[in-house]
Amino acid sequence: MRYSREHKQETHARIVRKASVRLREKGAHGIGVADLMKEAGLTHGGFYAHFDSREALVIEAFNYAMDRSTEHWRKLAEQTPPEKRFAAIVESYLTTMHRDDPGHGCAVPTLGPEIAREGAKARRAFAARLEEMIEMMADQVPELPRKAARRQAIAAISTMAGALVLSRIAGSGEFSEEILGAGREAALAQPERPVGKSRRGREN
Amino acid sequence: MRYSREHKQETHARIVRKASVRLREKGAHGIGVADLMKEAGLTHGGFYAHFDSREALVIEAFNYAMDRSTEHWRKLAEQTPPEKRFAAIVESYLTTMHRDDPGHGCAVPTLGPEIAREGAKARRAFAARLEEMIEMMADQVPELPRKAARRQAIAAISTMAGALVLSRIAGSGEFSEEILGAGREAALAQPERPVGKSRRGREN
DNA sequence: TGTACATCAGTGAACGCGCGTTCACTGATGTAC
DNA sequence: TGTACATCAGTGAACGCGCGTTCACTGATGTAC
Repeated sequence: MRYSREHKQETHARIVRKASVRLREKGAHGIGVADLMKEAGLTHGGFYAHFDSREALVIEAFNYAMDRSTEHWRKLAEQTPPEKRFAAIVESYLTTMHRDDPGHGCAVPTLGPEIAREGAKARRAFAARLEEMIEMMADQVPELPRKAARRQAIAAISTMAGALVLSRIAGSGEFSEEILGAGREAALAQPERPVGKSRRGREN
Repeated sequence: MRYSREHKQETHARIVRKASVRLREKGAHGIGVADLMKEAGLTHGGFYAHFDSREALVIEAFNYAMDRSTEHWRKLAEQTPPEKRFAAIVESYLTTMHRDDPGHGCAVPTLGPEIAREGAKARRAFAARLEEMIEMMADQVPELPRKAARRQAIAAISTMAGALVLSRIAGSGEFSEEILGAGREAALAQPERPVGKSRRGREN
């Protein structure tokens, strides 16, 4: 082979890494193959030596971003006292910094809906990454039974992702801050009777 | 004028209405002008008699969908006893039916991120619709001070929209149901000390 | 070790299709008289 | 009331650009001998 054994994989990884940032910034349809390759310091012609199609790159880039987020949270948890880990993740997520830098942030609030429209096969891969993210988050609630911990993790991730989308729609003013604050509060609130019955239908 | 006074407005409204459904289904970039016009029983050539650009239609369609959601919730609230209204909205939102019919559902979990990438001017219009939706939801928590009611409304909408996105990524199996259930539970849980201090930083 | 050859990641021109947009035209209906 | 004219929502062909994809070629490096 012309280049050292790992050269191609490194290039491939670089394309995915750079594309992952730009796709989170511009959306799954917001940037073309030529520009994505330029990001990686290459020309568009070589693209198909690495990917079957543009869509295949989008899928890889999304998966990469999800892995990075989960990994980032895991590291954040490691350097935080156990009882504060869940809160640390929530609070690092619902910040103006994350809101204003979608390219390096969570892929769910930037690519989630577009990803949800993919075919069944790709969606199964996404669901697996999502599952990992949820498991990671549930690990930060060790005092609850697993099922309840998962429920809290899912609720928190839903609230976090949703609030980030809303705060981005709201822009950068007071309204946007109000959304981030309400999201933090809700994601951090834990059920008072964590092992109790479901509260569906409970009166307000 | 060739047609009766309201004819053009009716056609315009029909295009927006039909486009709103298809755009929620396929995404803001997922369907072309010609197909959108065909949905309304027209050919593509007439498009620019109604809209300055494709983007202008996307914006109108999103706003229309937001109005419809808010209106739908308001009606749902009207025919529900006051103390159950908030729960009725949450429970009608986080259903498999809503998950499986994005075209007639809330625009936030289908178009939210794409909308958040629009220019400042368009985003201000979206933020206004979002504000209306939040106000409507906050109206269903009359027993709380306004600020706390808004906080709860924002948290619920964030959780609802986020959980719907996640459940769509998860597909239609058990995992997806788990997400919907966790979302319902979290959106319905209200803070135990609603008038109390913020819980930011609270330990788990 | 040095030389000839093979490989293949990457280049850049080209293709072709789809899509947003434009435009000359149509024809049904409203208006003027 | 009837007739001629004006209007303009809607038609469909055409344009042109961008973008995903293909392909013949390059040239640096690995391998064989």
